[in-house]
Amino acid sequence: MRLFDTLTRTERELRPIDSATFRFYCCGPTVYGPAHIGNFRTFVLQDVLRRTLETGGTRTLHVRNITDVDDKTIRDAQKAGQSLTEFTAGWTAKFHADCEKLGLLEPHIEPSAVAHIPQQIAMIEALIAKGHAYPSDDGSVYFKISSFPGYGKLSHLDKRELDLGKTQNTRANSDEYAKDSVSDFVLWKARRPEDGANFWSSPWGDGRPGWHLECSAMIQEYLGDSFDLHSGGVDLVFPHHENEIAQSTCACGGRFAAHWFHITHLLVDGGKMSKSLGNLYTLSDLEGRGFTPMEVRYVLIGGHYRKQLNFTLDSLHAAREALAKLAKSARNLATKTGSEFTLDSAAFGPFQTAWDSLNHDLNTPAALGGLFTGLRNASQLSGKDAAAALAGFNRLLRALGLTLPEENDRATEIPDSIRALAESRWQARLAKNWAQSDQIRAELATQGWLVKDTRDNYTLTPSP
RNA sequence: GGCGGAGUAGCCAAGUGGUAAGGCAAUGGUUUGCAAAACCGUCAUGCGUGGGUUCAAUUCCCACCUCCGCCUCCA
Repeated sequence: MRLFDTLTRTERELRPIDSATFRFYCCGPTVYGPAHIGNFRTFVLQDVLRRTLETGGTRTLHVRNITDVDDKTIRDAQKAGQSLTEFTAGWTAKFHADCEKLGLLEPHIEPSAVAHIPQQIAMIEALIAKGHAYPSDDGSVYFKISSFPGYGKLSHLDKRELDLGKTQNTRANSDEYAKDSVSDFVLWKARRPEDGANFWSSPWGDGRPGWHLECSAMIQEYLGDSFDLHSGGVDLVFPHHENEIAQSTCACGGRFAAHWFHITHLLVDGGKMSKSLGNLYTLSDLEGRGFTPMEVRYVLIGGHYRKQLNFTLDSLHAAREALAKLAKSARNLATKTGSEFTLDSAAFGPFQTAWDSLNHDLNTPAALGGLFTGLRNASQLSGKDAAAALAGFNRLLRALGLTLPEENDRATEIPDSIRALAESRWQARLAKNWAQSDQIRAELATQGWLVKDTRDNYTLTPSP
């Protein structure tokens, strides 16, 4: 498949460099609270990338870390009166539960930063030995940007700009005095009183690793010096990924990531999500409003990953209808396959266009469109052709990670009072007492239930 | 200020140098006691504004307007 690469700013073919396995790394969540749907846009798109590769027959090795030590985790663990381990374990579990609901494949390896402190210390030692890093008087260690000419290549910031941009910001931060240059970033942070019990010993004294270094060390551990792809949200391009490149290439000497895949941020109601605006949604928030995780996933893949996607609650309603329509069309197609289930795994039939879209810079919205047009075209088919089309449809669904709602998915317990009301309405209707029948239907509607008549029965569903 | 992205129907959103996918909503018909559901239709002479190149531009070029993101630990 072809995918845009942030570093070269071109679309390039994705191929495993070393072996038959496509090895890639995704920057995972910092576990200090529930992930929001913006976070999940990134993880869902990474999941679709992996699924598309696998559907195309490529084996993958997917590494995604858990950031379980940084300023925020330490601060909030203490606020919660928990140990760091206890605190981050809780949010990690929540993250995993959300991932499963959203249909995300588990990474093959999910390393945590805290579990790789020795590797991080070793990498700092290597950097110091090679003259790329220096300890400061307070026991912190910094990366020396001037020792790495390639710095700024990924984010296309030149060095002069980097320095200028910083000068204003650093004055306010008294911790910065120990740096040689304002651009230098921290590899090891010396222990501070507010860190409490959260510190590790190192050759430079007690402290903890810098955030950027965590990823570099875990990548080195599981993917080595050179691997196929590195991914994260756009906000990580600078400084996080820029710093990773600097650390890793200087310490390890490899080429690091062959390809950079960045997912653009999700907007909510046309702007940035923020708690103060009240538009920061977690998966649980949306479930609380009656939406399913699959509906959320559908919305998240409804825009191209390189464009900002505007998330609204209305889009979730649209997703619900769209998924129901897909499910119904698929069921109709299934009834036409007859007994000939010759599942041709190589062909996509009417869904070839959708598959091509996915392989052309992961165009998920075009692929979703292709799902509908494909189904429309497939509705003319029967027997073997229908079976082949259905197989193609299902492969595409797998690549997108979508599961369609079952017919009775939304059926919920109907309270006795509602059931009794509906029954009395049915009786009124049989007696052709339309006025009373309509009145009861309105009453049911105000109580949140929708009644639908069929030839000789009726159904009750919760109103959307 | 620097870097980057975007402006396509009521909303969301693809796409292309040759005349605009798809979804939601809306709406017409069939059906229904009336609805709902279902099925069959309709729904941008137009792609921010003004120029230019071209046989032809929404798609390329220039200018302008507007919006959004990033600029040290936020996916």
